[in-house]
Amino acid sequence: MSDKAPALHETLRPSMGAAMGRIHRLWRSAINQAVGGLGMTEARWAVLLHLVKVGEGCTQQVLADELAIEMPSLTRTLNQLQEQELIERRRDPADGRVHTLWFTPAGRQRVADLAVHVAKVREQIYQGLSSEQLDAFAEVLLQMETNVRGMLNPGEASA
Amino acid sequence: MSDKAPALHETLRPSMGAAMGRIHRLWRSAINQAVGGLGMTEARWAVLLHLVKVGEGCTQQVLADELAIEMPSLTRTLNQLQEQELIERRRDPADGRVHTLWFTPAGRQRVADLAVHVAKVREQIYQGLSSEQLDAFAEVLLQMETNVRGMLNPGEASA
DNA sequence: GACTAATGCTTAGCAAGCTAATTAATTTGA
DNA sequence: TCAAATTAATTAGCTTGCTAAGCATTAGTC
Repeated sequence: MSDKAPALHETLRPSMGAAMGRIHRLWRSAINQAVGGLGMTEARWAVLLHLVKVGEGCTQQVLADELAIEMPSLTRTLNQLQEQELIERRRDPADGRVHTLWFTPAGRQRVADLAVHVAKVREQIYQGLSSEQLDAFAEVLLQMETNVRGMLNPGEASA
Repeated sequence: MSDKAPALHETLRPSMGAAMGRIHRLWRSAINQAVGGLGMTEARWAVLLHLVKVGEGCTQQVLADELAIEMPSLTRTLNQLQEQELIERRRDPADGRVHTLWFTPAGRQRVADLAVHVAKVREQIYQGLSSEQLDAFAEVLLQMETNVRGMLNPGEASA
């Protein structure tokens, strides 16, 4: 080994994609464990939290894009959330094709409860990591996402 | 906001877990596209490549742990790979419960083919990122994985 | 005004993760 | 030595990602 880092990136680099998948799976398990009592699964709380982010009244297409999942995946999860009376779909009077998405009062409350649990898990996952490290990490994530999206859609310059 | 970076990690930090999931999904799509002609899916090539990593003759339990998936998920994928005659299971004569895992000659060839495609995708995903960035990124990944595994198995100090 | 796209969403069915329960082999211990 | 506990692997069934195909509404073109 050299005197500096023993080529960590050489060791791990081949499998960073797999590592992200692994961490994502483990992270999901951790959150599912934390929010288990609330009738929630990752798909559901992810939708609720992202709906906060993009804002009520958005279309399903916009939300799906934000989540980077396909419409059919979202449709099913929305059905479940609607069944639980946490969200509702309203037809857009201006365009009969689109559904806009809204929280019910219960849904808004649920989001508040979730946020606490999710934040706790987040704190634990970030333990031992500095702001600079997380910042650099986020930057690499962004670059990777851009790269891989470019790979999949060679046509679109900057989607 | 401030004159330096507009708090990238503050913007992205809340959703890094989700970002990793997204990148993992996109990365998987890219590789699936690249190896599409080989009768492969992510689950299958991931198993093959990790079997190289841990070494032939290992048990299913060891491989599942390395992949961070559960045994039933692995069982199914191994069945498919065995059907394709890329791997074989051998009973351990010393312990009738365990199966050890081995490549067939065709399997070994397939791994070589795959490695080329996977490496190409990897190069593209790493575009525009320096060695230092990737190194730091890998370090954070390792720390996160340790943190989240610790969260799930509070008993085991250093699994 | 009507015919043809294009768009937003849904339905249907596959892939691969998970947990819970089962089977078979080994280990433990009375 | 034989019954109970443990372990490796499997089976069954759920969740949620995906693609392909379908339906309804809007937009474009003649």
